[in-house]
Amino acid sequence: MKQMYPKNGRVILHVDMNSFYASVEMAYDPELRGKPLAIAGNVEERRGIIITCSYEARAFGVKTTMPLWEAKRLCPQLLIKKPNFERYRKASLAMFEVLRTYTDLVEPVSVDEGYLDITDCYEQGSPIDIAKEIQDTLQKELLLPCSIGIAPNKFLAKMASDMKKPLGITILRKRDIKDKLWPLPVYEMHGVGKKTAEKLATINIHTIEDLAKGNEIQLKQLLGINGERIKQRANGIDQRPVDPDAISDFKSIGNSTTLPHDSTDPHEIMEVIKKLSESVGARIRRKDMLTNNVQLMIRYQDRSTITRSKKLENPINSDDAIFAAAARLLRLHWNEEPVRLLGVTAQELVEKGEAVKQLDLFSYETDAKQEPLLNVVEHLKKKFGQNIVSHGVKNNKTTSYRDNDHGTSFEKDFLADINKKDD
DNA sequence: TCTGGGGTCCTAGGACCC
DNA sequence: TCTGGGGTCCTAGGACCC
Repeated sequence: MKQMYPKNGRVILHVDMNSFYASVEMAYDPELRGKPLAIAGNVEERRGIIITCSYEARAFGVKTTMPLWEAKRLCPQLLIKKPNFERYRKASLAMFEVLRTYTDLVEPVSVDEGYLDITDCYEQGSPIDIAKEIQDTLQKELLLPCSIGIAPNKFLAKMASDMKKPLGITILRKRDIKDKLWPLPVYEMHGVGKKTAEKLATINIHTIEDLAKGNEIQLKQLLGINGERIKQRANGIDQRPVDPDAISDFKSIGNSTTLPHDSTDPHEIMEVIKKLSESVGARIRRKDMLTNNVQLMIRYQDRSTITRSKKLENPINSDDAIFAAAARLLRLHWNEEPVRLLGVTAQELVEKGEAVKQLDLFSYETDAKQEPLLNVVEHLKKKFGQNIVSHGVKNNKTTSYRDNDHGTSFEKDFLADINKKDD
């Protein structure tokens, strides 16, 4: 049954940490406090950019994604630190612990922001009291400043937390939409980026109010399903629940890196892909997962980027198998132009337990202990002949196998097939 | 001296099946 | 011999967010 909400609706908070990485560094090192500080990647190399910066740095015009050299030009006394992700992860955990003391309905969105559904927390105080207390606690106990939005849904809460930074608390009720939300340019809306704003401009939509009153059919034609969605949002409608588990079901895990210099050296490129494969492998193994699809990303000198992926016959998680898949994609698709960036991503992740459940269906007659699936091809060869070269698993019971005579795959009901041949 | 690295969701076309 | 319409899977790319 659908959850019922009180007549006056839900109360959602969006907690957004202010310049999170920089604030964490300041919390660790008092020397940094009150100074223009930037966190930047690739500090010693040519491609360093600003990842985050303190408000003191922002006063000089320093901004996220700005090249380091430009930031230094704007603010010569800028302090620069390399990111310490382990430190940020710990601070993030501590922050979410604080949030969970109010309710279990906490949905982390990223390391530094999350939603809370405090509809049922009225005994702990008014929404604004709770927001103030959260803000004070994070500031006093962790030395981390945040902004909080209070609203009847996630979209409005997110927009609200953006309205006062740093250390703001903003309430955005339905009745405030007209005055507080509608005057904003449409590109300030969460979910509307540069491209969408450009498209909207072609039908004379410039503010959130224009969008809220826009022609539905026209919007759908221009932007597909997203057109309908952003119009709803502009009108303050958003039914998405706060889902504490949303972040735990990963869809993909990947690593990428910009090379120190553009390269055409196959050995050098393969070495990088090997390193990336190893780090991706380690990450999925740590989560007890396997991948069914490996993607290789290549960015060339001119920043044009291609992605090439391959669905695998069997789920894998070893460094070697991931590397083999990524290396194959490179061999097939690299055009030998100088490479600027390489990325390896594991897609279609499954939990090991789930994968094993699928494998069990097929391992009944094999003697495999560790990776029963690898023996299924052998098993098939015995049953159907030596031409079988590979197979796949689907829906727990259907599989395809590929045979050398035809070079194509035939989908069969695998178990039915086995049983037939067994007769 | 331009522009990192981690993700999610959506779209669209072709292959293939019924 | 010419042929529809519905559906799924796979692949590639685009838009967006932090």
